[in-house]
Amino acid sequence: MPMPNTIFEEMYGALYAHYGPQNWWPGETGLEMMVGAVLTQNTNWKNVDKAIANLKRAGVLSFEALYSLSHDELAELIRPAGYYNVKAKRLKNLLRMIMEEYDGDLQQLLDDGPDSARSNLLAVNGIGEETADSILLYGAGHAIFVVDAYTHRVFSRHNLLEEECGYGEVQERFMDNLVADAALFNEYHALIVKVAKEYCKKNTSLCEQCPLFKFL
DNA sequence: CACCAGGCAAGTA
DNA sequence: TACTTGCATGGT
Repeated sequence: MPMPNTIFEEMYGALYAHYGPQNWWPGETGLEMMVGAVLTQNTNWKNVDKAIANLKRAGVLSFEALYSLSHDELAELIRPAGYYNVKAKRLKNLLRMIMEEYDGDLQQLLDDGPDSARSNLLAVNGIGEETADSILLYGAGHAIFVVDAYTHRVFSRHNLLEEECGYGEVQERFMDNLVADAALFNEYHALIVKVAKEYCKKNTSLCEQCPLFKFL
């Protein structure tokens, strides 16, 4: 079954050829991935890594331990990730939802249907569309495309999206133009982040070194 | 020094 | 509904 030959796929091919696989969230537990998804909200991954290392070192990177920690203890451990008070609350809210809706078993959330899991995630205060979809794609392996600020910036600069497109519209554009495949969506999102950090920052004008230059 | 980072919710008018 | 602001550490 050949893939439809869209510019979205061609751009993916160019990025993959240039950067290779990004291996986002490889071989981590579902819990570690989910915690990372919350901690990385508007935050550099390096800071998140420090926070996760703190949790591991303290031996609290398990559902039970995190659930039992006080707000202040949790906030202190995740401090390097920034917004530590809000993120401590958000993690607690997420754990509580899993306790109530999935019997405290994260695997049940990951095994749940994507629509049901997504609506339960979005009902949690502190979990928005990007965080929910990250968990669904990178944690549960559902073929759901994750949209972020970089995705919007790169593809609107390429005139493949209107500037005013919202999250759902951007996501729909990608999913309408790609074969639904979790492994593809996984790499594509990571590759967009990679290329944007290098060539599509807020004030960097376009340059020929960018692997996407030829698609302009 | 300014600016940014793998967002989200609450407040304001 | 459509902006704006708070949240906060750490790197460039």
